[in-house]
Amino acid sequence: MDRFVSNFTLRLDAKGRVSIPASFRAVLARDGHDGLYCYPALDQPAVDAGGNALLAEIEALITSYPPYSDERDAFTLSLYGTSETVKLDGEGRVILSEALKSHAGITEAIAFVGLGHKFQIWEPGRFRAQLAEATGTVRALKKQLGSRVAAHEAQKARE
Amino acid sequence: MDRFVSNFTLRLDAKGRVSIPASFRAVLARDGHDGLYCYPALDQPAVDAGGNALLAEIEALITSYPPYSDERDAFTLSLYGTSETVKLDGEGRVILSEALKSHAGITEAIAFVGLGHKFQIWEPGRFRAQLAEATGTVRALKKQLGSRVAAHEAQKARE
DNA sequence: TTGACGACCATAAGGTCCCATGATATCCCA
DNA sequence: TGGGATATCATGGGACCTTATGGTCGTCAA
Repeated sequence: MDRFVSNFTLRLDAKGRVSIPASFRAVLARDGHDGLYCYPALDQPAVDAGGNALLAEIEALITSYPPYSDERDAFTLSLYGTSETVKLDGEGRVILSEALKSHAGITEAIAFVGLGHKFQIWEPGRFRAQLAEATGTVRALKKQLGSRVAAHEAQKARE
Repeated sequence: MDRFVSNFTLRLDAKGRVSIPASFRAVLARDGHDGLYCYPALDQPAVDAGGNALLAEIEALITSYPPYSDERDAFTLSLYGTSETVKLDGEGRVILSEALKSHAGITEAIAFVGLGHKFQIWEPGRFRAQLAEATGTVRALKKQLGSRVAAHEAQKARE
């Protein structure tokens, strides 16, 4: 498996540690990144996390703007400036910085959510809400899709 | 890790010393530069700092202009002329010159901000403001990017 | 002498490593 | 196919090391 999928909810222990789900660790190991690269998500109360694949994406985004441009500086500051590389301990646990936890509103448990090339870290309650909302959106889109296809079929039948 | 990421806020002690964050020191050590190369940022109230990677960038920028050109002279003067190489003490601390501190408005604490190949030194309050602004810019740019891609996809679908 | 500066030592907090445990999942073999 | 052996996983706790930060002492120069 080379993608982050599924979601897991795990608790923080007394020292503020959380285990990264084993299946996520396997993906990280495969992409050859020890430690976890993470940063606060831009427009969600969550933390984006991943390995080299995510780093490469960020770097591509930044270098798509000309060197020394204001846009590039803004990206560099807000992405590199707020990123962290968190070390895993021998058991595959991490300690998130206060900055990351407070951005996501995390206190005692974490929902890990696989998103393919990266995963997100949510406060479990907020994640459920976000998921419900996303599910609604997807349902609506699927309906649209269905009618569009139906129309297309009808069109073809007419020919 | 081979690049500067994340941000740390550390205090100056009574003698004006600050610890360079350990993870930054590790990057400097890796790029084989003892001492810290720094100069006032051109268009921000901050100090740019780094090792050989930063030096190389500066040199590339300067040599991109023809020798004896006004532009080259200007860059040479304002970059090399204001640069300093600060040395680290046994505990990884530095003492910044008055010139650098006053350019950044630093009095009692410093925000170290990783920007990949270099890092910046800010007065913590100013850094927070700058980060908020940059994050706003990035959000807007990312939205543009999203709609641009969407438009592109729609265009392709129409074909 | 005095004041600035550099080398060295001290310390508390927090991070890291290592080992232990219960629970669950997986495997293997009858 | 069933059921026990084994491996894996999440979680807990203690020992130790690193880090940031403070201070002391000597040295060199003004």
